[in-house]
Amino acid sequence: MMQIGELARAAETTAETIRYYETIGLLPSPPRTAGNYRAYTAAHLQRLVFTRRARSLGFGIEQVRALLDLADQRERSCAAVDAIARDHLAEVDRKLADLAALRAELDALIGQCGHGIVAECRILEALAPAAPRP
Amino acid sequence: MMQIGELARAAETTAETIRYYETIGLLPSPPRTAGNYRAYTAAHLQRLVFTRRARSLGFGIEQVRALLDLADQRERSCAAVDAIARDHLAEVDRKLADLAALRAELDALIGQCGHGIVAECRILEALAPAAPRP
DNA sequence: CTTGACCCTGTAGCGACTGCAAGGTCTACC
DNA sequence: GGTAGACCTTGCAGTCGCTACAGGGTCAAG
Repeated sequence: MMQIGELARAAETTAETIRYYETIGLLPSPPRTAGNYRAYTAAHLQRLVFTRRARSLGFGIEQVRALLDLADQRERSCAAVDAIARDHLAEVDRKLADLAALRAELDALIGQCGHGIVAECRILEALAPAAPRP
Repeated sequence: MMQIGELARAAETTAETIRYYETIGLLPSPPRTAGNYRAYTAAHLQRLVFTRRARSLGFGIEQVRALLDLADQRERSCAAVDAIARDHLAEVDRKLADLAALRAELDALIGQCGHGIVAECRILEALAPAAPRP
C-alpha cells in the first residue's frame, strides 16, 4: 500500500494530478486508511503509468478513458485500440502540417526586417496588410 | 462608422472576440452611439486585422500587445519587433521538434499492432511498460 | 508535546476565446 | 402606432488539463 505522494513519484507526476484524475473518474477511488488517506496498490500504479504515458503521447483524456476501458476487455479485438491510435496520429499529422506552414510564414516575415525604424518595418507592414504606405 | 458585427465580418472574426479584446485592453473602447452601440472606424479595423493576423501566426496575446505598442512608436528602431518575432519562431521550432518526436513514437506504436485480441495488443503493452506478461 | 512531512477538501486560476440568457435598439413593413 | 426580426448590450459559465493555493487533519520521530 502506497500513499498518494509515493504513487506520484513512482509515476513521475503529482498528487494534485492524481486527485484530479479521480474526480473526473479516469482513475478509480482507492480505499482509505483509518486517517482518511488514499491507499494505492501496484494495480493503481500500472493504470496511472498507462494514463500518463498515453497523455504524454498527446492522447486526450477521453481517448485515454476509452483506451483504459478497452484494456479491461481482454478478449476483444484490438481494432478499436488501433483506430484510436490512428485517429490520433492523423490529428498529430494535421498539427504538424499546420505548424510547418506557420513556421514558413513566420520565417518569411522575419527575413524582411531591414533593421530600420518602426515606421518602415516590413514585419509590421506584413501584419497589417491594409496599412496605408505614405 | 461601423457597428460591431460589420467590423467582425470585415476582420473575419466574431463580435464576441472583439468585445473580449476590449475587456482585456487589447483594443481601445470605441465611442458609443445614442443607443449604446459601439461605433468603429477604419483605424479600429486596421488594429483588429493586425491583431487577428498576429494571433493566426501564433503570437500570444501579450506579444500582440507588445507589437501593437511598438507599432505606435513610429520613430523607434524595429529591433524589438524583430526580437519578438524571432522569439516566437524559436518557440514554434521547439514545438515542431516536439511534435515530430511524438509523431515518430506514435507511428512506432501503431506499427506494432498485430490485429489480434486486446490481451495481446502491443499498443496497450507499449503504453503500460510495467504490465506483467503471462 | 512539538516539529515537520505528509495528507485532506474545496475553490480559483491559466489562455484565448465561445456560448448563452435576458434584455435593449433599430429598421421595415402593415 | 404596432410588431417582427436583425442587430446590439452586459454578465457569466464553460472549454482543456491541469496547477496552486487556503485552511485544516494525521502521523512518526525526537
